[in-house]
Amino acid sequence: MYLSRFYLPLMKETPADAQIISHQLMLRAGMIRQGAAGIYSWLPLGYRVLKKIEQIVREEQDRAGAVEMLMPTIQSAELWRESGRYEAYGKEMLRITDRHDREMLYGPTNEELVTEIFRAGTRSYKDLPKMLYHIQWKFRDEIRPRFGVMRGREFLMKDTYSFDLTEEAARKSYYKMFVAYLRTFNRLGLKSVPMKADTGPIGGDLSHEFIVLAETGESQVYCHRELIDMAVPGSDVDFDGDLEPFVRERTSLYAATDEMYDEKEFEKVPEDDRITARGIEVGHIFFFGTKYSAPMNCVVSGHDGRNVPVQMGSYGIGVSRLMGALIEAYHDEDGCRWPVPVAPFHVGLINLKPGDEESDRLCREFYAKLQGAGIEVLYDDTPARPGEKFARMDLIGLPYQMVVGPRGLATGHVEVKERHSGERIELTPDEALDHVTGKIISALVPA
RNA sequence: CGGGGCGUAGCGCAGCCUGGUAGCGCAUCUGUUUUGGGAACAGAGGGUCGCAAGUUCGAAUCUUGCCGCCCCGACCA
Repeated sequence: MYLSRFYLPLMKETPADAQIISHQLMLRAGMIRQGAAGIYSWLPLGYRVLKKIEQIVREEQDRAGAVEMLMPTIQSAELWRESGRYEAYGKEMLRITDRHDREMLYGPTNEELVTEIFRAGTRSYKDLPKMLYHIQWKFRDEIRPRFGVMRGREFLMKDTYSFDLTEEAARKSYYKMFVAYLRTFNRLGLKSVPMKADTGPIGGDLSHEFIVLAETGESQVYCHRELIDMAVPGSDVDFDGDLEPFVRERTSLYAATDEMYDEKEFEKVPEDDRITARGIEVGHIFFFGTKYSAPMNCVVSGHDGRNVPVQMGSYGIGVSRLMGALIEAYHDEDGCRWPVPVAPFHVGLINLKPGDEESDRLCREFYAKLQGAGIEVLYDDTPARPGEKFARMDLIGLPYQMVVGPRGLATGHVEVKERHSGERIELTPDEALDHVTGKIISALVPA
């Protein structure tokens, strides 16, 4: 992409409304624009990141055996009356009336709808287990939206629903999602810690929040130090095999958010290993048994021919919120520092002097070769001054910058800057190309 | 929903108390000089002062109502 064609409205000054770094940088780097409280447009740069996050989430869901579908944003109130949640949900649910005075709602979640879909198409235990998911916009009319996309009213969420015959089988589905989540956040470049969450009236041990540690997190969290750098299952993990060891490894050490915090239990952790921090909830997995299947009559014939309600669980990832979490985790005073897998472009190619024949020629050559290697390039071909170009590229935070200009070319060199470390090296054009290509390609292969 | 704050040019703000027909910095446009980490000079364009009503000869400024946004709290499968 040529910068001269791209739409990238940057701001030098920080808008007064934005309180936290991720919100400030998303506005300054031209990634989002607020439409109303907690509602944002995704501008081209931000949308590219959102799609990358979404795609990684999708790949890991598919790997775990979940099946993608798409349910609508608008739902009928009728279904929610079946489950009893239409009244229970309260004002957080945005209620809409259509021209025929039918009661509708903008979905805050999809348990009812997916249960209806599943009951309509499933008769026998032989059709189980199944996991269905979709990635769709949700709306929750939060009393007070804040922190930009971290706590918006409209947000993009991946939600998976599992259907099993027995609680024991449901546990296996739960473990699949547990492992998929570890892999997903790891691929995004985030260190996540699963923490015990409130299971509500169902009870049991099957609810976890996945927390990314960050100073600006909304929840106070407590955990054992070893959880933070624990290696995640590799891409060769067998989702049909026994996943319990992975789960046990992660859940045997203490980790809890504020609401589940137990001081006495935490004090059993050796003092040096106790970590008290702030965290951002990026995922939540939950087993809820027959909470919806029973009232909504989502049943299958069991081995004995009798109908039994299916055992269900739901598993959410806040896709749009993750973007905020990523910036909170990866930024410095100059701007964003995107990890390669989610970067809006991989390389920022800076032509310091458009119009200079040799600079133009080499930039065009770099651009073609990088694109040919499957690398996404944002080529700054604008006539702006060098200082502005550098500052701009630092702000939007592409992982690598290649700087081409007459001064370097006089000695046959170009500069390569790694945004994350800030390291700058002088290389010949061929070396620079190999260096950058190699780094990016290897960073794109999922572990 | 309770408490607080704010709404003046694309962004950041001053002016309001003490009414007199709108200003600063950045950004934008033109020209000249510059040119490797957010240039300098000269000039230019851009605002129904959130909306409505009221007071007044006259309202960005005073009064009332409404709308919107932000912060703290409560809330957050």
